[in-house]
Amino acid sequence: MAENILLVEDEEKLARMVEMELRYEGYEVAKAFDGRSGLEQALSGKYDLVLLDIMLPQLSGMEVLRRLRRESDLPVIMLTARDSVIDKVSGLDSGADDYITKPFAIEELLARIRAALRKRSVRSGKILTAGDLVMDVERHQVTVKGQSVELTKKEFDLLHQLLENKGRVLTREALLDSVWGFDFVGETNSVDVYIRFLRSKIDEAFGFKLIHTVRGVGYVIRED
Amino acid sequence: MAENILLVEDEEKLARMVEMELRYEGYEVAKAFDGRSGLEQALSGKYDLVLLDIMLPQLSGMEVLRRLRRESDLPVIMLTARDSVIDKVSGLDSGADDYITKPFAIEELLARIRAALRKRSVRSGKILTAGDLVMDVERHQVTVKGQSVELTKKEFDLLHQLLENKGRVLTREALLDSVWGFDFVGETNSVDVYIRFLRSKIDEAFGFKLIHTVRGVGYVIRED
DNA sequence: ACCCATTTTTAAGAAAGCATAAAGTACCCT
DNA sequence: AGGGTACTTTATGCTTTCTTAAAAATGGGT
Repeated sequence: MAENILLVEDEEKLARMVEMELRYEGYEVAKAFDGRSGLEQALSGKYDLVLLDIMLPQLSGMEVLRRLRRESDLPVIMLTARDSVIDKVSGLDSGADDYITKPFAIEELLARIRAALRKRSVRSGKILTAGDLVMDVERHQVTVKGQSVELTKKEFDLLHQLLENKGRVLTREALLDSVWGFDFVGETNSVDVYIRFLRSKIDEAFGFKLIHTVRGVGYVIRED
Repeated sequence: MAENILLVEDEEKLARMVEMELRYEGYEVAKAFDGRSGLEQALSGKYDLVLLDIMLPQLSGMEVLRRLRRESDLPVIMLTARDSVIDKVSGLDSGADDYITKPFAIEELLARIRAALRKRSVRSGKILTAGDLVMDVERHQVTVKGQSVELTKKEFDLLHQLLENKGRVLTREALLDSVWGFDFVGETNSVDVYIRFLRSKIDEAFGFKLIHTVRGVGYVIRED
């Protein structure tokens, strides 16, 4: 589930360069070369973040931002020319999440993208539940019947994944992908072992059964 | 409670003119005619905003800004000569809130002053607490059980960030972004070290535990 | 009921993450 | 210039977490 980035930039050479770097980092990238189509695509709901040049044909970046902000709070990072300082100020005022002046080091751009995406993911601080179990994602806290349960990072991530897919059976492979990362090599029974850890801290400790094994398929959380 | 504005400007004629206009608008105004005394007054804590000329005897405006920013987040609007674009850029980069080029219309200056003061009043005027700890953001002061705790700027900013997100776990990267800035390069454990400083000044000195480590994730302030 | 594939459990070594002290650097003040 | 303060980096030991592997248990098909 790579993040989708929309790049709105009319200088094709720069756009191609940035696109390449972003893809290399594992992002999905779409491009628009003018303000009008950029706005249109940004509103499509397909993207997680927009990189928006200020100087654009058809509709200026500022204008795109202003219109976008009427309907969406999609994260936007403005790309501004070196000496157009005024843009910086008014851009942030009209709702950009960040700005970066051209020419920029790609590393800095990447850092800002990460920060903007992180900010968004915090925004949607959600609570997941299953029976008596409550997970507060941003607080990184899990309670059962009001009582706090201490989980390590892997345990937490695994439980998180299962809760996000409550009722759906997840294969070991799918869990490895999402919790351990796709670049995991070789045979391992880590998932099984961590399921065991979770069961002993949750199911056994509180005397019910949330985590079910589906033989030959995988694991699932069911609240019954 | 009129806002106090410090005007640092060596052209006396201009200074007198601006002072008159500001007073007419209901602001309290103090003046300084060189960088050194300007910096000194700015640091006194009496002012809500500084108008800072770039060209100053003794200590340039840029230098004043730089030193001021080491200890304070007081809003600063730079006054720059017509075409000194370089100054504009590096001024904002080094932490000015806005700039205006001379000669300027007084109405524009007033608008920017209002904007800067508004921005500040949104960001602060706030008291943050966690257990027995109280942070007065504006006064840049922290007390525990009524007893004042001396913190350096970085320590303060880090604690501030943690308090603003009390209960939410913040990653090292997020803290680096918000406290140290994006342009931080390379590997560093500065966050860890500053957490240690805070712990020794707060948790250890007063015998409780506010700052918690969430292994594999980051740090969080929890008051329980 | 028995067997085999699958899953669970256990345990121990490896690795990662963290805390801390101390050295190093930059910068200002006098 | 020298001392002081704030900040950053480096190094080290320790603790927790993760991984692996192998033994024990379980379940379902025949």
